[in-house]
Amino acid sequence: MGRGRLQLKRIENKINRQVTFSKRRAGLLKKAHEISVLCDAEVALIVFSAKGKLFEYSTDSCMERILERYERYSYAEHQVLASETESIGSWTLEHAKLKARLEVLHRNYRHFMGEDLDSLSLKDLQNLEQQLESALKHIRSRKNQLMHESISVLQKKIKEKERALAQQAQWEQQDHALDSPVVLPHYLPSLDINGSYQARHNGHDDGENLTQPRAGTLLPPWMLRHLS
Amino acid sequence: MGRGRLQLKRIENKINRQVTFSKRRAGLLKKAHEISVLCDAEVALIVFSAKGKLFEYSTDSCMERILERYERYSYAEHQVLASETESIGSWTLEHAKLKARLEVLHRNYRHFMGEDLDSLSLKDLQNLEQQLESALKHIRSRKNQLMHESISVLQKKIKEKERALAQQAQWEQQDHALDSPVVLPHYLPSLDINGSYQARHNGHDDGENLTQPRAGTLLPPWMLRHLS
DNA sequence: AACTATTTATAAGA
DNA sequence: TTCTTATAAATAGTT
Repeated sequence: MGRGRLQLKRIENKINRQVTFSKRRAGLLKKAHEISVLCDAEVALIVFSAKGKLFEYSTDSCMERILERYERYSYAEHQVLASETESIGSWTLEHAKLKARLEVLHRNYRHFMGEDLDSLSLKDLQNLEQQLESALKHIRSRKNQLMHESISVLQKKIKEKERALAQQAQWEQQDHALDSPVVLPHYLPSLDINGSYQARHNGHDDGENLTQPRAGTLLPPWMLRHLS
Repeated sequence: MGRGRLQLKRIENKINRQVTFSKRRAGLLKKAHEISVLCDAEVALIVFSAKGKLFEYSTDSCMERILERYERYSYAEHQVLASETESIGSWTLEHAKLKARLEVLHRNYRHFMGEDLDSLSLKDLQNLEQQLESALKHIRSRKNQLMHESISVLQKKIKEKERALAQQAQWEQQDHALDSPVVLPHYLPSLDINGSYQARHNGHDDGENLTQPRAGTLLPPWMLRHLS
């Protein structure tokens, strides 16, 4: 964009490079935010300038959560962990036990992700299937509960506003001796708990804006990534 | 861009949202690459679609390195914690790392079991749900494959027996001049390849007793003890 | 930092 | 999905 065709190679002029970096960085962050909002996607963007300065964007400003999710998603690569720690070897029995447990849990994890299923027998697979079905039930139930709760909260807020408005209307009526009844909104506006008002036009809102920071881990997430 | 002005809010039409996501994702990745090359910057971009699919770009395809750099960069913020653990010494540190990782995996495990859901946000729950659904698909597919295989094996066995019996019958016929044909079973016996197959008679087994880990789950009991 | 000529990105439609 | 096209946006070069 701009005058002149784009050549995809390093801009040699230092000043131009710096200026272009600023402009494009802004554009990139903006677009990251846009796709995040428009398409309900979760985005993490990290940019280091040539000079080593950091710029970042993340959906809901929750970088660590997204990076964690990323790590979870590409877990296979961390398989190295097992063998790596094994070679360190000679610590204590306690240590060895820890590693063993970790390995088992990790294999488990892969199975729960539907990966690495070749090592399982039919019976194992059936157990796993039932396990997951049961888990799904609980998860959906909890999800429902959360959504109902947030709906209640919203309804309560609306009621309050209705009352306030009715009160106000009454006063105005008394003041101006008006006769027309006050029409109150009966739809459900998307008010989020934290107060930022964003109109939502139908009921398909899945309530993603209610995400809250989740419970912290013993060690901070940024450390966990170094554990492999 | 395009026809009509951009409204920065979630696109409600599912099809449009999906299409826009595809296009913008491509654009975003392209721009990430461009700034990386043009301006000699280091970029890491992670995008999860609403459905949980992962897309990523990273300069020189070296995501882990950039994420590590990111963590190092944010190191200052965590300096307190870092020095804390550092002072303990490397042995204990290593140990702590293992424990932390174990803890994370275990929490994950619990979530996959549909337990301990209170710490999860709505969005987390939805991610989890999708993950499990996807896993279930893989598991069922693998199960089907196994069952088909075992059916083939059984059918082959039956065919062999047929042949053997037919042969024998022929001999006996020659010996005793009998005329009645040999009747062979054509039903499918409940045999598993590994021997422990148990027939399931319907699909209504909802496995409600699977809420807790029970014998036959993938996690050995000794581990559960240590993890609670 | 602003401006503007151009190139790009992309929303909508096919 | 993929292509086409009208238009909005981004941005390179300039001031």
